[in-house]
Amino acid sequence: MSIRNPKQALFEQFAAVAKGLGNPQRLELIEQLAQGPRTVEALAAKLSLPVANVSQHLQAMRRAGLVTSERDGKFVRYQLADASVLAAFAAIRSVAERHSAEVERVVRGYFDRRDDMEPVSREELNALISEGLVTVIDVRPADEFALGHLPGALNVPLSQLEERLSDLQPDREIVAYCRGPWCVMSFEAVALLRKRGFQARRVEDGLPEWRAAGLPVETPL
Amino acid sequence: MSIRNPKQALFEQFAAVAKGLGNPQRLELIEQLAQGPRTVEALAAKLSLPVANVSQHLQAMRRAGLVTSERDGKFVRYQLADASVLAAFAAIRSVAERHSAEVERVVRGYFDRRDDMEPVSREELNALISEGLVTVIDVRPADEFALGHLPGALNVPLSQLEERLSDLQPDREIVAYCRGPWCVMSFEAVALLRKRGFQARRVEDGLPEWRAAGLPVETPL
DNA sequence: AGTTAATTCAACATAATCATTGAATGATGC
DNA sequence: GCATCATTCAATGATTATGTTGAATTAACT
Repeated sequence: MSIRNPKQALFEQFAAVAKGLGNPQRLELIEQLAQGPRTVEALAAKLSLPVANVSQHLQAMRRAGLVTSERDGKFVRYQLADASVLAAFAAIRSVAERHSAEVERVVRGYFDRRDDMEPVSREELNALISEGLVTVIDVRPADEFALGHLPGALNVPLSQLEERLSDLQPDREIVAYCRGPWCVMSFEAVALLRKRGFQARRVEDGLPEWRAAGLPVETPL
Repeated sequence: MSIRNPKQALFEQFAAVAKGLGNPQRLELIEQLAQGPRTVEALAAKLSLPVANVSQHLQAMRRAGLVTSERDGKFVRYQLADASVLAAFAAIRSVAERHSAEVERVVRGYFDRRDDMEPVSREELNALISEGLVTVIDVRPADEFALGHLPGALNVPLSQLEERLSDLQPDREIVAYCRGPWCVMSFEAVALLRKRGFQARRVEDGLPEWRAAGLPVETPL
């Protein structure tokens, strides 16, 4: 171990946190954990990765101070260490958004008709919900919905949207949301709904941001 | 390059940004560049690093979208890509600070009750061991114990202490040690033992200091 | 106590990152 | 053109990250 001055030690700590974020799988884990605490097994299933691999990533993230774990019966439940982790993720995302032509290209694929895809802001949606003017659908899988969702939201996982169109009132505007600003499910949901003649928009970000902003969340149990 | 869906491509971009921040030297470069544009040479002088090394770091950061460069006469001047880079740096730092603050808080919590925790000095413990008056337990994990420990010490990793209390004689004083003066495991061990009615103290420091003082160490093999 | 299931560990192969060296490039000024 | 200097490139070796496999732990249940 080499001799380090305090400043170098400090920067090594910072770098360790950044390294913890420096892997696409780990970022996906963070996106999942932003929805709520998860077991290793559940995360491995979500990402379609070997359990041991996920376990190692989670331990690396725990060493970096990004997540915490606690035993719950025969499971170990991981969760984000605190809100600053999501803030760091958002900051990273922001840098990528501004400077990556690749990101731009991918996003533009969904935003082709950008004018039509103008998102609803959190504040605007909160007002619309209070006045009962819109149908809010949560297009995430049912397990994520069960752990918390927007007040009054209807869970229609993207995979089932097509079959469940009849559950939706055709004369009300529909607002769709999913995991976060880069979650593509809400883009696809809005695209599908419009193709079927619905008036639909997406929320500018997802449940984690909504929760972080202190807006009301329905959490069963 | 493997086939990626749009989501994976996005997360790889985000991860690339985080990787660009995942090195202490690069973070120091960002700190310097936060003051204003700098040439490669100036940065190399500031960090006392080879110019070629700094040049490579800067190029890596440019690929990640963290900095931009422009030629200025015979110099190349680098600068931060935009304010979002500093925001990301601050977010990373915030995670690290909360993480280490947590550690600091825990340690301080143990040291606050110092009076109750009067430690045994090395010399005193050496005498107690010679006279066979105490049970010495090593609360480090088994692998560390295997590489050397105090003479006659019993390895009871902190995580197993609760279940192995029956291994300990209730009428003998117990002395616990671990890695060093800042290792909290022996604090926790003593706290637990006292709660269960044992007379217990901790050693003022750990095995490395014991060994450095020239006192006897049992090393298997 | 033994069994089962979830998680972690250990060991390995592969790949990426890092610092160092010396040579190559590109712009400047004589 | 030619020399000079800042920067970049290329090659090397050392270190660290990554994913895979199967075994070892751990806690709950019988």
